[in-house]
Amino acid sequence: MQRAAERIANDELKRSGLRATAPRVAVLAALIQQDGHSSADDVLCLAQERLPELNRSTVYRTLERLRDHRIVSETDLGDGVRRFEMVAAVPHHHLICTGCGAMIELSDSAVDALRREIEAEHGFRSDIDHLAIFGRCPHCR
Amino acid sequence: MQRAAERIANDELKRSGLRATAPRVAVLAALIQQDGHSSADDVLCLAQERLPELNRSTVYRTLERLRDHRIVSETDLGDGVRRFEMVAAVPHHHLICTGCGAMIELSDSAVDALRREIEAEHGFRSDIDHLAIFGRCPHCR
DNA sequence: CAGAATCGTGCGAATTTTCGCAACTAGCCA
DNA sequence: TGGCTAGTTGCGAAAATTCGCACGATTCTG
Repeated sequence: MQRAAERIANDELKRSGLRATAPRVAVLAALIQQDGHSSADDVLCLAQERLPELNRSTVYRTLERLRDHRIVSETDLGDGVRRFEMVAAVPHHHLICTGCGAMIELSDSAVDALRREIEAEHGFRSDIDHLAIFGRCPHCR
Repeated sequence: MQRAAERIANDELKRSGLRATAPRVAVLAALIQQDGHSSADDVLCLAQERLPELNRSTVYRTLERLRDHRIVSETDLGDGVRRFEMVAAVPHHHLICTGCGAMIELSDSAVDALRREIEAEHGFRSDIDHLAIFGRCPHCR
């Protein structure tokens, strides 16, 4: 299982023109295995099982790098801890209710309209992979 | 000048049903005076001129509270420090180029379409006061 | 008004995130 | 090969942010 994740991680790194060093493979493989919203600490713990000398700073630096290359997305779900996950083939977003904490999934199509308008108006190509929008759900209003 | 800011801060707090304690007034007044993207530390320094015993934790807690009440907005401009500012009468947003760091102002109208679509589709009322969207500007592509 | 419950604060510690530096590696070019 | 350059990492310290606690202030209730 780790083996498969590591192979995928390796391919993904090379595909993006990044050096596939051991720490990077470990970080990305951990992210793939955890397959959800992982905190930096989650990633560190799992990756250290394979690479014990892996340093916390390296995890942060790698996550930042992977984010810049759009391999992973970073989201603040409002609980004071940043979360990371693989960028999905089909991007999705979250509506988060500040009343009850409910998380509603939002498809990308609505966001895509915004993306296109920004491109048309400013020639700016936005990277909106994983938006967290706060507000109030129907129940809590 | 501080006086005016303090009075406005006071009114704003009461209007939102919050207790207008000295620390809160000081924090909000500082935010009003600085009138831009302030870091927590900026706020602390200015507010301490009026209220020297003001504690850092209190600043964070107050900013969080003010954010929840939509009096201030919190934005991560990507430089590793969170920024706070008064919610503008006319909300605005930023496009931030990950290539050259340029910040382009984005009017709210584009975002408002998204806001409306989310409300129509999910009955969810989103609080999108101040969005920071990362991507590449025309120059950097 | 007294007592109880809640709220807000300062303080210090813990946690999360960033930074600077020195060592090591990989690729490149003469 | 040998050295130059840029990239990467571990390490420890610094900075940013959150948390728990105890105390005082405010509000609530009867």
